[in-house]
Amino acid sequence: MTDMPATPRRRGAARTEELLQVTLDLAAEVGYAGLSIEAVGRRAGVGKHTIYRRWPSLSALLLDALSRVWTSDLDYRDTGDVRADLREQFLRSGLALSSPPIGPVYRAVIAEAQADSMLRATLHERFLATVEQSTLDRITRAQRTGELTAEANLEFAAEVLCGTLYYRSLLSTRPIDEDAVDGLLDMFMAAYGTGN
Amino acid sequence: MTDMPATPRRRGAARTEELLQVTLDLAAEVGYAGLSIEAVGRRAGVGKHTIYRRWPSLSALLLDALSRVWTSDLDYRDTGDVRADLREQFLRSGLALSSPPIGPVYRAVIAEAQADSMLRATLHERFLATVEQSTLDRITRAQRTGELTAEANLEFAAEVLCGTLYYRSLLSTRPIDEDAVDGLLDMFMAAYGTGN
DNA sequence: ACTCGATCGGCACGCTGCGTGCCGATGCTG
DNA sequence: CAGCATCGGCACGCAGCGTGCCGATCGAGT
Repeated sequence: MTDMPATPRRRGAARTEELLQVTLDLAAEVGYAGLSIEAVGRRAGVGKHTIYRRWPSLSALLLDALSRVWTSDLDYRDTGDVRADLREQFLRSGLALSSPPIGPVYRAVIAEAQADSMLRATLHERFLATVEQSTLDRITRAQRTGELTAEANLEFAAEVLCGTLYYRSLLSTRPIDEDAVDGLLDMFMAAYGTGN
Repeated sequence: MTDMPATPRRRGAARTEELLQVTLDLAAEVGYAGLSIEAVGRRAGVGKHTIYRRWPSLSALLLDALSRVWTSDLDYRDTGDVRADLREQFLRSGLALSSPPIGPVYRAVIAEAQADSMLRATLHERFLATVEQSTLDRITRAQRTGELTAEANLEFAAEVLCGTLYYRSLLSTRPIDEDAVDGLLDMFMAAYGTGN
């Protein structure tokens, strides 16, 4: 009579990994509303301590879960055509932001962040600023190659580009479709493009 | 022995008014974290039914409270200089968005909206789209007077302008200061200004 | 191989807020 | 001044939070 559990219990670092995955699965299935420490624990068959030992709060867990799936695809291609590269990346990011599991987890973090300015700073630092920086890098290269005017203040431009996408996907009810991206890029290129 | 209450009880419409004010006061004092139906009821010396009879949820109450203080100052001036008019309005809105009671209430609504797509639609319709429309009206006039190029797609432009402000004040940790507004307007005018 | 300590799952607690139901009082309307 | 909608107060069951304690389980060091 083997009442060995199918999988042996408790593993330290491996548990951490598993909990992050369970969080993402939960987010994909039930969305933000169903995300709670209790729900993650229940789903993973885990005591709440096992979660609290690793993360001080639900927000911290969500941030780590987000890192797991958001780190890739951050970098822009560089085909030499800055407009095309931005377009491709914006459409890709827009899709990711509106699909599970990234969409629900992002929404959850943003909701929590509204009540917690520390979390807001962390969110900005670990995600938003990183995305802006990656955009800034790409358009700075374009400025060097003469695709963009030398006078352009690219730091603000990167913020405007990314901010508009976040605004549309998280606060507005409109999708990030080709029209939206093209409209945004029309304005950006009209402002700072050299026509090369 | 007059145990008359200082103020006579219960008044129907006047209670509604009072509850909205209490909500704003609470938001200004304790921020989003302290906003709950119970807290508003406690503060107003009111049973929860009195609130639930008027609003189906905390979000609905918050939206109405927001209307009370956000309706004014929505319209742009029209001095004939579109850049100056936008600049003034953006700085005013930016200040309002980051101060009590509007800031905390706005944050609270946005947090709730992340878990409720219906609320997100209502938020967008009653506030975000209204602000965008008002911006669109102003820049459309500027296009007619020749301050902006005829080819500009102003609908997207209005979204980019407003979206950037919301992004900065609600998701970023940066303030909406003169530099930010000037950077945004630099890009907008570089794209669509005629130099008139 | 065996011991010992860290980690584990499970259960319980008190606290807060939600949304609803019921009560007796209060005050406006007719 | 009578009748009734509205009111404040209290209670309920439910859920999640963050913490404390228990005995089981695993794995590191000998």
